[in-house]
Amino acid sequence: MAPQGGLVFDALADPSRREILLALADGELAVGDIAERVQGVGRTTVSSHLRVLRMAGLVTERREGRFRFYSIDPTPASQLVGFVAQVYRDSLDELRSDAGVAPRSAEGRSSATG
Amino acid sequence: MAPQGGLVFDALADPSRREILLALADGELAVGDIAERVQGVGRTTVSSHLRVLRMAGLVTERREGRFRFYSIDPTPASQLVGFVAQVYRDSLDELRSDAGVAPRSAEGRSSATG
DNA sequence: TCGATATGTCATCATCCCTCGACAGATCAG
DNA sequence: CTGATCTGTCGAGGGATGATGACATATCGA
Repeated sequence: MAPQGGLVFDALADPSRREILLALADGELAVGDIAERVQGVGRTTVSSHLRVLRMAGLVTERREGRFRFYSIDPTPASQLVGFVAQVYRDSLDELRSDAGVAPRSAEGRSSATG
Repeated sequence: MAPQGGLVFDALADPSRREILLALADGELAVGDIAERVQGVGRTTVSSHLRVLRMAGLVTERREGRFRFYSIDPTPASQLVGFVAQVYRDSLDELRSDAGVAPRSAEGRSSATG
């Protein structure tokens, strides 16, 4: 089993990590700022979560002095969208009305998890 | 509103459950047929996974005699798409080219984690 | 140089969960 | 009714994982 495949889904399984991703959606943040926004966990826990997100390719790191700024990496998004498209390809009409997206052409792309 | 936020992401974290969802994308299946397609786990494990998927609202159940046919429920898909849209709203161009979808309008509000 | 700041890593502990066998309930065939 | 089939649930066991404090590394300021 390809170890790379499930890393993204494993990373998204934790609510703190999803909270980190939503915080980074507003732009890059230093680790300290992230730890302040994520409630209920300490700084080292946030650091561990950032490691998981980095392993999954969901975030990228930029070093500047003592700080490390994290930001969203759009690369694995296609894996998520691809999986949703594969599972829900027969229900795209309802997806459109709920999420505000429309199919570009009649045929659908595949290749998501392997 | 969605009663539980993280159930969908937790359900997607397990590779066997993702395999089940992909099998159901072809149409409804009985539990026995699902257990035959999912490699590496026994029947009771598949039954447990189906319970998790049912709790998360990802699948629906239809009873017919001794059989129970499971099929994809498109309802929680909007939660997945909504989360992806929130996290990657600044990278939608790359998403379009990778997944074959296009935004319908400029704005799109949704709640992902609750 | 020395201290403060910012962050990662490690060991530990508690908890969660995946997996399985055994059993139970329901339904069909004879 | 009797047996076979289909599926869910329960309890146990083993491995994975999240949270934390102590420590290490690197950088900035005086």
